[in-house]
Amino acid sequence: MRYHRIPDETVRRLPVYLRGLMSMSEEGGQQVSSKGLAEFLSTNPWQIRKDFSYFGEFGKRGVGYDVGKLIKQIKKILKLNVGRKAALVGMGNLGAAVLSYPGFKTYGFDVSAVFDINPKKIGKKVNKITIEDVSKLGSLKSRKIDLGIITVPGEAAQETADSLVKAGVKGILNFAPCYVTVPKRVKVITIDIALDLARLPYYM
Amino acid sequence: MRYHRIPDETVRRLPVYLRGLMSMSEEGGQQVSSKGLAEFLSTNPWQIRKDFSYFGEFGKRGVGYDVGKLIKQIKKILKLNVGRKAALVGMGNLGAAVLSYPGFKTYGFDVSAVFDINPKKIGKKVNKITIEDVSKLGSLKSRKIDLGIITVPGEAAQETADSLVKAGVKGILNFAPCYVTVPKRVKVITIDIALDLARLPYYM
DNA sequence: TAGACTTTGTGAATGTGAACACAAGTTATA
DNA sequence: TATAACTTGTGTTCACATTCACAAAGTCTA
Repeated sequence: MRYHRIPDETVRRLPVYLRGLMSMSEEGGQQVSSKGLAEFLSTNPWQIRKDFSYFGEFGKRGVGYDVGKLIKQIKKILKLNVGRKAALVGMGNLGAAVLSYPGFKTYGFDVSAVFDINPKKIGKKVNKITIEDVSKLGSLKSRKIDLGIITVPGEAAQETADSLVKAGVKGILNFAPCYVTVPKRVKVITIDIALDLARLPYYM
Repeated sequence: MRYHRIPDETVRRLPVYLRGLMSMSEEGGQQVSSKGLAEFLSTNPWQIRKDFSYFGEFGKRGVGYDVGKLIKQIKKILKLNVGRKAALVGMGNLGAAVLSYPGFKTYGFDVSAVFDINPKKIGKKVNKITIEDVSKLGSLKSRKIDLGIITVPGEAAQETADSLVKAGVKGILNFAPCYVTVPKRVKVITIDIALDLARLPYYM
């Protein structure tokens, strides 16, 4: 590996490649060329080769890439090869939808705790997980949960983020439509439908 | 306006500015400088000024921008100033969450029809809207609905997209975790949590 | 083995967007 | 009115990302 810095754009594309490769693998594909993968993902071969080249030499000239090996490599790069526990905060409509999302398991995440502030919900079970009082967030550290998922209303998002940070999480997936500020050591990814939505008419 | 091409990145940022400005407006702000807005959104002033400059001169030197006027301008650029009707297909957990999302109204979208394939759900009401059979999608054109929202499982996404295109929609918001291919005249925006999710551990 | 054919990996060229610096316009103050 | 203090709009510079083109390496066939 002779490169020092990995372009952000490359990191952003790796999950796309990973998804495509996993889909190919399910369909029985074992070998793939950059051209084949590019067609599958409607992108271009040189982009794929360049991206992979930042991490080492994964392919075999004249042959292509081994699908299974490539999946493993990308998972390793993205640090998806170790399981992680996640806690979801806010068990409303959105929380329910996120909880039933199969993608978490796919990437090695295990949503193993659910919190809410509403006393009527606390104690009930969803997907075999008992809803806990949001005031008990402090217990996360001892339970080795290092990822937080925020599905509370926008007004409560910052407060929730603060509690999660205090409880020692290293990453936050924020579904509330607002910015949250956290210490630099914590990575936040905000998923805001509105931002994509608002762009749609421009292109329509 | 002396520019010919608007950078994609600028278009992507406009909704961010819009959200920030609307939030400021709610809090009573009437005037804002590029510096003020930049701090509020944790970005930088020159980026904001450059972005705005692609569309004309919105500000007043020495003073700043009029918040209300700017909101109107951005809405106009993004074509959010006209109401649009949308149809949601797939009334599961995800569909329910999306339907209860307040952002649609904020941007002038009115989800006025809901479809599902499950006979048990058809005829029932959600948010005062009667769930219709997915085979009735053809009626969209006569009902002046030109936006489709896909919240069906991945396997059914392409099929649903095809039906929506046939029914004459001009834009599709796709929440299914897969690519859908449509004619060039139709704009699809896919929102895939997994892609963001998979990137999180890399930065954690 | 020789030669045609594939496919990777990567330096170089090209393109695009971000950052900067400053002229030009506006306001405030004395 | 003169001057200092701000703030916008934009030409220029710089950094980063994409695309291209091709050498190097592997495969296949006769």
